[in-house]
Amino acid sequence: MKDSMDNSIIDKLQNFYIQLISQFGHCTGVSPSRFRLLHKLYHVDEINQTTLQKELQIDSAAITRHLKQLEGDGIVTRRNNPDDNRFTLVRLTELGRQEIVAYREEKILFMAQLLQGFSEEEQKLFSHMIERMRNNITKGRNEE
Amino acid sequence: MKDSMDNSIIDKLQNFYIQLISQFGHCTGVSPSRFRLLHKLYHVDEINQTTLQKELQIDSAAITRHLKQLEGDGIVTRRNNPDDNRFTLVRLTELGRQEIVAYREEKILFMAQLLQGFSEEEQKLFSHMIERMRNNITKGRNEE
DNA sequence: TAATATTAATTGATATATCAACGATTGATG
DNA sequence: CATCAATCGTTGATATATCAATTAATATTA
Repeated sequence: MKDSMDNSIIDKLQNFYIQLISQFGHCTGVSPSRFRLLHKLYHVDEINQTTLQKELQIDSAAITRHLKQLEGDGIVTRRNNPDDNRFTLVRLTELGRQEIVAYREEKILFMAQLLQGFSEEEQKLFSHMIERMRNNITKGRNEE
Repeated sequence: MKDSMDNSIIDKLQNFYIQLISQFGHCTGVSPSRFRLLHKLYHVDEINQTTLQKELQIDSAAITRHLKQLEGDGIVTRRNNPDDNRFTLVRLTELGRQEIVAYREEKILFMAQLLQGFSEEEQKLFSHMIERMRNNITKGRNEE
């Protein structure tokens, strides 16, 4: 039982990611899930919850609860799709967009720190590697 | 407000990691935290909880609860350090080691899939990049 | 030695995530 | 048209994570 695969890439990734999330979360004061949710909303005009769920891989119950809370805080609005009342369409309010701009500034600072010493090519290479791995493990499933 | 940094490395990393954890978790049937905990225990003979907490960056309350449960399942044993009764020394049982061997086999399979098409050099490069990023964000803090 | 401070582990309160079950709406089929 | 199936969102039960407060043991210091 030799340690040929210990401190493997998965282990390193996990340790790294935990660190990253912990630091980044403290920067922005927002949990990773919520950050991803807001980030997604920032990039679409209006979107229904199931699409959010699928793209973010967050449980639909969690989606509902996040959005309820965000709606209460005035960050998003929700309305039914008039063409199909099953769908709930979500969009950021102006306030919501403003908040996110602040987060994004934090994020830029954080990324600058994270990527210190990385050339453009290295960054591209890294992104590409992540992409390849993601393809490897999502292979054989329907793409989003 | 241009999208110069959208779909940034952080976003990609998050999306990728969520995927990875989801798939990997389904493979082994163990949560990421618990997996990391067991993995650590596998590599040390005996360790106290605070050290675990610091190295894994898991809350000490979570450590306690995990270990209680694992103890109940016969995966670990706990005893007080005779030299200092504040410390609780944890170690895997034989059963625990056997279980982990099974997880490790799942992990090997999963990693093979994850790293399909990656040469040795690419894997090393990727690890190194992660390491560099980790250093970038842990800079100025006491190392573990 | 007695009083105080520090450290490890635990517990309680709370927040957030997941799974399963449910209700409401729409689509499909006889 | 009526029934059945499928889809979206919500809720409840439960598991797990975090923070703050607590307890027990040890170290420090007057």
